Amino acid sequence: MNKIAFDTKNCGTCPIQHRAVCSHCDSAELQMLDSIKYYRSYEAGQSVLWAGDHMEFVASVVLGIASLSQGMEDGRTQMVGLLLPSDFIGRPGRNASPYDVVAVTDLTICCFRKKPFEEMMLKTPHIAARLLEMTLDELDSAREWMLLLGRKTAHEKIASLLTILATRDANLYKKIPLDGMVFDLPLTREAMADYLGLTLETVSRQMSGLKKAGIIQLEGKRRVTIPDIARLMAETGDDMDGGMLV
Amino acid sequence: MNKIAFDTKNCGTCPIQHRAVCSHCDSAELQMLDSIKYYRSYEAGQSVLWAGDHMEFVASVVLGIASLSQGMEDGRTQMVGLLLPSDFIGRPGRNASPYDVVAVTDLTICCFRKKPFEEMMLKTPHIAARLLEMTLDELDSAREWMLLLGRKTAHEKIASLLTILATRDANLYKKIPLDGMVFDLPLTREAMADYLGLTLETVSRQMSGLKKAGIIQLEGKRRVTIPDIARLMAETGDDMDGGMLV
DNA sequence: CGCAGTTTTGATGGACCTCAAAGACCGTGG
DNA sequence: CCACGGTCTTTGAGGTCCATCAAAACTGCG
Repeated sequence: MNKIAFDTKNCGTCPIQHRAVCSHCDSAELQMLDSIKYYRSYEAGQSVLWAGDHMEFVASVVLGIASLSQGMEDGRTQMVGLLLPSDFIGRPGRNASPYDVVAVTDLTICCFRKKPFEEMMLKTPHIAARLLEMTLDELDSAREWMLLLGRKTAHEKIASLLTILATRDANLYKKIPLDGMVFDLPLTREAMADYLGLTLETVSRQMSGLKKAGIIQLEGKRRVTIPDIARLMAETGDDMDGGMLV
Repeated sequence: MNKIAFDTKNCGTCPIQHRAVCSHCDSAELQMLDSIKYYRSYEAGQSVLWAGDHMEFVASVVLGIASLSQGMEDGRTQMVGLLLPSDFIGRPGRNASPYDVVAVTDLTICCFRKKPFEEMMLKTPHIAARLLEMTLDELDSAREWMLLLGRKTAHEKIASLLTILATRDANLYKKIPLDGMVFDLPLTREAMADYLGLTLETVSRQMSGLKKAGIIQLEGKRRVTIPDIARLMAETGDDMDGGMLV
């Protein structure tokens, strides 16, 4: 299902070992975590958790992407987070997920049984400290996204999303963000719309617009080429230099 | 400036002692905090911090309300948080504020010198643990707001904001949210617009609409009466029962 | 009273949503 | 190999909600 292999018996081979919630742990702590952890995999599109579900675990995303969504009764939904490798799922001290969690791509997560994890948190400040760091980063991302949702035009929203996805993809493969970047969209038009607070038709139209303007090239539905990243970034409405957390 | 008085020499008289970042601290820890803290006050409208400013402190809101805002170069701004008494300003390990912080009402904050506060955090898990709790709560609030910004109509946005403000006000004065609630809007129409991702004209029109529909009554610009809170909540688009964090 | 800041109200246009249908892509099975 | 259906995407036409521009009304204050 997932391409990248790693030895689930050995955290030293784990691809997210340096950024996950366990990244500050010493080997004794890792050993304790090891005794309460297990892996789960999901195929693209599968649901990991429904809003209101009881959670018996918290988890780290190891491979793939998951989405966090909130819905209204009438069917409107808003994605409130994209969880990438090393991101954390769940909240210590809470039993039910307030959000729907869905595997956007094929997904592997590293689960920790909740009760013992919470007990460990009290004893090992390393975990709590790292979780605080990660939560503060997520809060910054959420606020960045509030600006996008509240004030950006559809055009700027699409450009912003593409910029983020392209940059992330480049980082993932340790490439320097260069001209002629190529990557595969992990999101359907509908998922993009849910994330951006738009309809899928508007997303499609804006994508076509960017294509016609020569700012992006599309190959099939998913493959995107960005001949000039600066040109795309100029469409985001953002300051050229600063910002762009996430 | 602020009505409620408390003895700044004695944390036992502090109105936010049970909810602030210091709420889990024992008396020895409070004493340490006491040695690195000082108070500041601002009048309504004054700026506390500009985005990019160097911060020599972190702080707790004691009295009044502050706003966190993000701006784009062309002048568009989006409020990304409303800080109420007990809420925390600043981030350990970061030197510059990424947001504008403005006193919405007259405001008093309890500042801790950043360097020693960060050192204390490493030693006293009580502080870090409470800050983690508070940050997770803020993250939930931010995500709730993302749903509002991305998917709610202007009408629903206004109803949601009024519901939240009314409920908070009732809590603050330990009243049970009842029919015939009366409170003063702490926000100008422009601030409401910035928070809701609307223009001030749209805010004004929607307020007039709710008034004409008899769902709210307005006295002067700021005083709001809500004869039937359930009727207002029915306009928010939310599930009647759950949700409504914050 | 007169002035500045805030709020309300009006008129207009445009960005985006809604409804609708056709087209592209992909796996399955004949 | 191609036909077929299902899913995802594109494109079109029309309508609506909200932003924009503009001006008047209200509030508080010297």
